[in-house]
Amino acid sequence: MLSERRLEVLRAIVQDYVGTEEPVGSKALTERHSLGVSPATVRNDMAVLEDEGYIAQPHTSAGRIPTDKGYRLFVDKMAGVKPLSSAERRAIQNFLDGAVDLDDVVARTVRLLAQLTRQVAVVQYPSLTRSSVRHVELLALAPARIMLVLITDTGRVEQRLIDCQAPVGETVLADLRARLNSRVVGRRFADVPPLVQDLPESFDPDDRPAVAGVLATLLETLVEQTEERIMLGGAANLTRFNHDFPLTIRPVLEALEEQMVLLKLLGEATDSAMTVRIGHENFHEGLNSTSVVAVGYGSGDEAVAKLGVVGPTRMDYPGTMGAVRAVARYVGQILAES
Amino acid sequence: MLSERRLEVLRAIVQDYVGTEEPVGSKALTERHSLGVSPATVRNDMAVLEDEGYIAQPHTSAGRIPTDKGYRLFVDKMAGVKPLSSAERRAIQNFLDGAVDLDDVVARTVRLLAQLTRQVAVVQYPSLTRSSVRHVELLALAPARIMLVLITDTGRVEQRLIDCQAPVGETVLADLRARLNSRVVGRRFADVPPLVQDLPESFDPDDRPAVAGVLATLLETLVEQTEERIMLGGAANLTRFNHDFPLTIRPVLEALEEQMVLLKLLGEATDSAMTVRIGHENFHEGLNSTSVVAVGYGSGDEAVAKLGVVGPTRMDYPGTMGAVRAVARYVGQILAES
DNA sequence: GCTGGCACTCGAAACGGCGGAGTGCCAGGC
DNA sequence: GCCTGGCACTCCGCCGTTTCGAGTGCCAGC
Repeated sequence: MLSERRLEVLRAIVQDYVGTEEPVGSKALTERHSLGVSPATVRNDMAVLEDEGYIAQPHTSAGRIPTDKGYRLFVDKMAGVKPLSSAERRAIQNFLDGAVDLDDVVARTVRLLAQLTRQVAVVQYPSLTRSSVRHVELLALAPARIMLVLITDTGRVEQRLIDCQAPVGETVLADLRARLNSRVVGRRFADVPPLVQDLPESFDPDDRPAVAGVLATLLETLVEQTEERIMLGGAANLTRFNHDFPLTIRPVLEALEEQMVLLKLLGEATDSAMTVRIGHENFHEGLNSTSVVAVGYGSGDEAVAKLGVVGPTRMDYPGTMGAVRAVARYVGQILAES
Repeated sequence: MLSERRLEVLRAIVQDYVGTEEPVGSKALTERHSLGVSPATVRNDMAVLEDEGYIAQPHTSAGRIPTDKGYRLFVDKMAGVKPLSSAERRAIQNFLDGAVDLDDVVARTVRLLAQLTRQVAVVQYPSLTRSSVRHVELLALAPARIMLVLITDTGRVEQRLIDCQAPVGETVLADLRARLNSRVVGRRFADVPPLVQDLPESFDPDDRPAVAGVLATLLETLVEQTEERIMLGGAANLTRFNHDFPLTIRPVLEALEEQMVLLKLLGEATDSAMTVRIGHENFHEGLNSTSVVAVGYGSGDEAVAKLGVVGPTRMDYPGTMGAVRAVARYVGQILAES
């Protein structure tokens, strides 16, 4: 177990390194923080911290920088979540309040997060799986062509075209629409399949293929959309990264372009606690020198999706965590209202 | 007017520079191209080309690189559009055929373009303004709450919530839905306003406020959506840029994050001819060392939106133009089918 | 267990010399 | 009149050397 002062030294190192982006030495440390001890003592502490793997030196006789393990300790034990100023909070609310639809909410959220944290922001669209059905609409575009529109309680709209072999009467369609809605409106998405299974049987045999087709498309939409969409913004902030540019930034940009990677980044954990993944804790190579701060958000008490930011491991964790948490809360509110 | 051979020299310089990314000298030129003259002659030609502003030297006694004006001449007079190989074309078709909805079409198109050209791809969503109405749907979510869903012939769906002061009967809603659709289905978006202006008058006075509200929202949706959406991909390809990295890439990334800039980039020209904007021809600072190749695409003979790529001025123009044109054509086909 | 002192290490920046690719110009040839 | 080979010159990029300074580890003393 590390002594109180050694933790303090680690904290100072993290803070200074985050600020200056340069390895920090013992002398500089004592000058900028009032630790009450001399550089020599700090050197001894540093030697211990290095032995334990919390800090490292880029090369012999240079200052120290925190390791992933060092950041982890800092985040777990020492870093609070820095609340935003009331001005910032007002700005968030104003900005999000102007949104006209779900797309707009997500787009604004991404820009907001990126601006606030000066990092790359990632926002997942509210998931269909965990949300519930607000309405199902069926439109006859042509005699044998139906459009299915699915509206969720998070304001998301999905549409699908269905080609039927035979024409479908308007009354049949209206009937199906009514029955379908009476069964599924208000239901969680995952609960829908068993509720509609027997629907075709109650229709005239001639119409059953069409009904079955509609149901199949509906269920398919479910499944397809568990593969969720994500919006990303603030890529220009990547240029704030290290100076050894191309090598650092390239793989990050590449990783960020892959939906799958992004989804995994936000984490599969369902709980709404904030997760911080630091450096190598990210499975994905190329994101080894980045950290991800993510949290769930939702209209009610349960998270329907996640959002977060991706930045260098050398980031201002308390500030970033504060911003992420605040934005998530406000987005949740907005969704609940609409 | 430049002699035939001098044009040939310019072409050779452009091609070599695009390939090697290094200033090209007279000796190297004669070795790699059979111009039939000696380096000394080429030097003379180069001096002339430089006087005319088509090429420049980064510093005295280095090779030459093309200027924006040089690229312009190259594109206008010498560069054909290089058709894709049949294998590439088959790949495009296969890839795009798998799309399930409009979002998916756009997303796939962006990835395809980025991969094909190894540059940043930009695809504009089919515009509401220039497309026509396929269906308008009105749903009563609550007694005094209506959802308006607008479906266009390009498969785009927009939805809006409308709060009415008083409850609206289901029959009234059905009536409005029917009349609205009979008037506007199949109409170009720009033609809609006059067609619905007198609708409220034919309803019971009690219902007129609600009807007016619906119409207002519909027309508003029109206007709002002339501010169009855009999708972007392949940002990682920016790392292929120059070696003097951060300075070059930073402003580009920033510019690409602004919807407005992107929209202007694609060009306001309505015609479907391909536009190539080179270096300083782009109004936007920060895009001064990039070129934009854009073209319209659409389901019919008229363009409903644009797509294109952004890359370094030093790009393979014939190849890029070929890829952009081919992708635009296939996307148009896909849209026409759905 | 903390401190001041000291010798040592090593990277970053500054310096200088060298080589080579490229140029401009000129005199001669087709 | 245009092309060509030759020549002197320029200047960037590379490389080895030197210097400088921040930082370290260790030790003896309080």
